[in-house]
Amino acid sequence: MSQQVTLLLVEDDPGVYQFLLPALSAHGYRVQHARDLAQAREANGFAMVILDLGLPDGQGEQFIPHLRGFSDVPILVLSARQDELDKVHCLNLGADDYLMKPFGLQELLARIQVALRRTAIMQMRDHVYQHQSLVINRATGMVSKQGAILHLSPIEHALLMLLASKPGTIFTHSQLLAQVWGPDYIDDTHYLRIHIGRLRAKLEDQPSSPQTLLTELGIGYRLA
Amino acid sequence: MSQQVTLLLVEDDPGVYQFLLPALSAHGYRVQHARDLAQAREANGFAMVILDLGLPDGQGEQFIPHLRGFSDVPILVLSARQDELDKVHCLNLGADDYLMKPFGLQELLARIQVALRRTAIMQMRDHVYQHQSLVINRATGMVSKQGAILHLSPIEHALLMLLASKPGTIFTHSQLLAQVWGPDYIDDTHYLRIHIGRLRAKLEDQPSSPQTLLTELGIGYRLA
DNA sequence: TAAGGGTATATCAATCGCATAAACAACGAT
DNA sequence: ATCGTTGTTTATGCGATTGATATACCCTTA
Repeated sequence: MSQQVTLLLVEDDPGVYQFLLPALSAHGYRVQHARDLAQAREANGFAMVILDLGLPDGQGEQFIPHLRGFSDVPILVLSARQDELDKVHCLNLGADDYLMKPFGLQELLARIQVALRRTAIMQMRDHVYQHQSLVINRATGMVSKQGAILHLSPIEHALLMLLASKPGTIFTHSQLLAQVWGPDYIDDTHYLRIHIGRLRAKLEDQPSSPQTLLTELGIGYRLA
Repeated sequence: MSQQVTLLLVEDDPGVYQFLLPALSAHGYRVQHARDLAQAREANGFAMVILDLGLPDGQGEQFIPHLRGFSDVPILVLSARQDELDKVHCLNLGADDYLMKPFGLQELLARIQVALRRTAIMQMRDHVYQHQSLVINRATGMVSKQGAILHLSPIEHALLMLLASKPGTIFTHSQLLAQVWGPDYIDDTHYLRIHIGRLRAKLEDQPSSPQTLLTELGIGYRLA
């Protein structure tokens, strides 16, 4: 495992965290430890959460919607409760997994891997767009065609990154103008036309009949 | 109803699938059913897999790396085996979840939701309208028929998106005219007729007897 | 069955939106 | 300081879209 991943462990029971903290560290994770919801709410910078439901200052499940309000990081719930309704409740609130005590360390580690793997897959998917010989890497901001790196102007770059953020989705003229130029430019459609034209000159094989950067007449533009 | 999500259920035990097939259908999923690995390998077009480990023609877990060779769809494993090593093995092979028999239907449904939520398919669900071979994706603004993308004019596009925002609901003439053309046009019903006609020419198989874009005589129009 | 309100389709000209070119100013890099 | 790049403005040709007119259609009711 290359770089360290930080987990947030929300757990008040010393019997559990005195066992988990060294075990997780030994398997290459950095761990932030919160003993109650107040501490948990102040934490940040973690890649996923391991949440015990039985906390001193309130029901641990309150933390799930709170976190979901601003974050999509995976949440793995630990609980001694056997009731199916508890599981369903937590999962519906936005948790990603629910593990009943007593659990095996190997299973916990495997389920942590699953959650991290899923988000890694999602991020890979979201960050690279490919169509024909054109490759757009939104993570690095690199655009290449037939292996050769294309140099784009700032506006061309901003336009293309925006379009590549949701390939296939139609962006209206006003959306593009507001995002790239600013809210005051939403009526200057001709700017858009010119810069779309310049983009096409760089990344289309035949700029006169675009295959990748497509016009939606009267509406806007989209990537194939 | 919006677009159905298709699940692949790999299960040979009649006692299980005779219970699961109707239950999953009742909760809005389309289900492909494979009784063994050979059938499972031939399936396609599913959004996630529910995989029973005890199959007649081999260990079910063989299917996990096979599928992972070309697909990232979520895999939820069902098994009667209680051994932690089995769980860890499957999860490390690429499964996303592991549910032990006997399990509750509500928990299974919740865990299916979690998996679909993670792959963002759930988000598409409410934004996609499907009827026969016509698919309207309101998130991307794309309209396709039998897989081929339809090109719509701005007015056609606005009309259809409005109708698709509440499929089944009747939109009155004045509502449609006010939304698409503007408040000053609420009496120009003939505009509506012309553009509804043009829409039908593009998206109905037999425009003379519409199956999707329906007339409510004297009131307005609606999607089937 | 005939009348009438409401609806569908065809055709066509005017208009609108798009792509492109050219010209120019502003800016940064060498 | 000069060159090259980038952002903006203006003008023009072209094709798609639209709205108007005219005609044909269908369902309901008397």
